Amino acid sequence: MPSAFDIAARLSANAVDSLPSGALAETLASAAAQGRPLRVKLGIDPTAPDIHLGHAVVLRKLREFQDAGHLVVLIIGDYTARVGDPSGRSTLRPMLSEAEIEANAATFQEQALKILDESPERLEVRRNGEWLEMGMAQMLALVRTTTVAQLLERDDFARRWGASEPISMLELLYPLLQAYDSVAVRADLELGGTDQKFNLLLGRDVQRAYGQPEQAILTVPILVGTDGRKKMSKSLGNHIGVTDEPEEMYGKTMSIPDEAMGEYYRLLLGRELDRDLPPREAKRALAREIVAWLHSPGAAMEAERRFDRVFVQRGAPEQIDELVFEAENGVVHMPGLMAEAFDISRSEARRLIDQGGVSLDEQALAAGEHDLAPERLDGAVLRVGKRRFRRLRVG
RNA sequence: GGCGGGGUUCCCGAGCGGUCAAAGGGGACGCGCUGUAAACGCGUUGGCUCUGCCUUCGCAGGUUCGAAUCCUGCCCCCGCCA
Repeated sequence: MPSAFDIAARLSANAVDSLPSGALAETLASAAAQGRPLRVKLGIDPTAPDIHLGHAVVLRKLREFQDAGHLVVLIIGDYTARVGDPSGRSTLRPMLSEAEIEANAATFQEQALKILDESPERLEVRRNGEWLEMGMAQMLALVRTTTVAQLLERDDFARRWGASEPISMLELLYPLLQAYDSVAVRADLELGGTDQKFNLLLGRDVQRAYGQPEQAILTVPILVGTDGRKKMSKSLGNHIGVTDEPEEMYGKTMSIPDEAMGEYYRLLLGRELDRDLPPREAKRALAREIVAWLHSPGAAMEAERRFDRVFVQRGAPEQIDELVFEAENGVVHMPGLMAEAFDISRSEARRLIDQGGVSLDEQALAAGEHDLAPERLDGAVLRVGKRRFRRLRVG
């Protein structure tokens, strides 16, 4: 039987911070002594409708706790989403409507289950609207636990305060609400990205103020996005969604910079990148495994095959959406056709043609070739850029 | 309440009353190179019936032959002082 210390060491592998030091082992030991599982909290705000690989890092860690017999309390921040977490942001985030939040919350939960064990004794899903919908008296009691000076300790607040940049009351309140979530679910441990460190720690102070044992905290690294520069986030458009189609997931993974591979291997697959492998092979393996994990091994092989066909051999995919069009006066106006097919403006379509980015059956159109004879188009494969295809058919 | 700063094309940001669809950077896209990597090079980046026309510079008016640039009113944002 491994000691609580050993278990703690194993569970905190890959974590950036496990605070206070030794707290995780103690918490594990005391829960074990009481014969109960740990209540491991994770809060996610449904501000964007999809879970991506960035979320997957912490979800994987939660899964490890579940597999070790503990209970994950997943909090869907339907209420806090209205506030907008300012962590690491220099600008305010727009508030979402209730309908949007509700829709996102449902999707979130469903997607998180791709990674978490959903058996009832391993997972408890809550909405923080359950307890944050409180009266003024309760609100004041919560606010009383913390001073402004404490909140201004947080890096980004400190920076903005120093630079005379705006800090909204809403933002300031956010950490308190998140902390109160810990009180509401009696969390033993809370996980989060490194950008959450302050908020997680504040949870301890607030729990103490409410006479509860303080949670331990564990932070995991933030996964970099497909651009290899900024953290993965839907709003930055550098994300890989856990429900992305296999081909898309594979392709997006292939597009990450080599430098990001090590991180992806470690945080998503839980092992080290083999530096002896040629980068291209290592990335293919990475892409395959990610798809295999979130879809299936079969889907991964299929995705790779299709990817190779289109991007390595530069061929057309097997399945292409068909576009039926009418020819008027014996000519087809390509910009109009493309605008319809790819939801771009005619001007943009014209530019693409003139830049040699448009081809018919792999034969690039020349600049100015905007009007073509329908015979030349019927049955041909229209390719725009590297990845947009349409099979043409005269209607 | 007082004082000051600001709202420009996806983002940041420049912008003498005309030569501004509006500098520059970022991002994105296309082409080349290639491993849908990076780096690099070239190009594009409001719309259209495209050698021209139309719509954009917070909103509404006004001055002017002509305004993103001047005036008036309004809306919004930010900081400082109290």
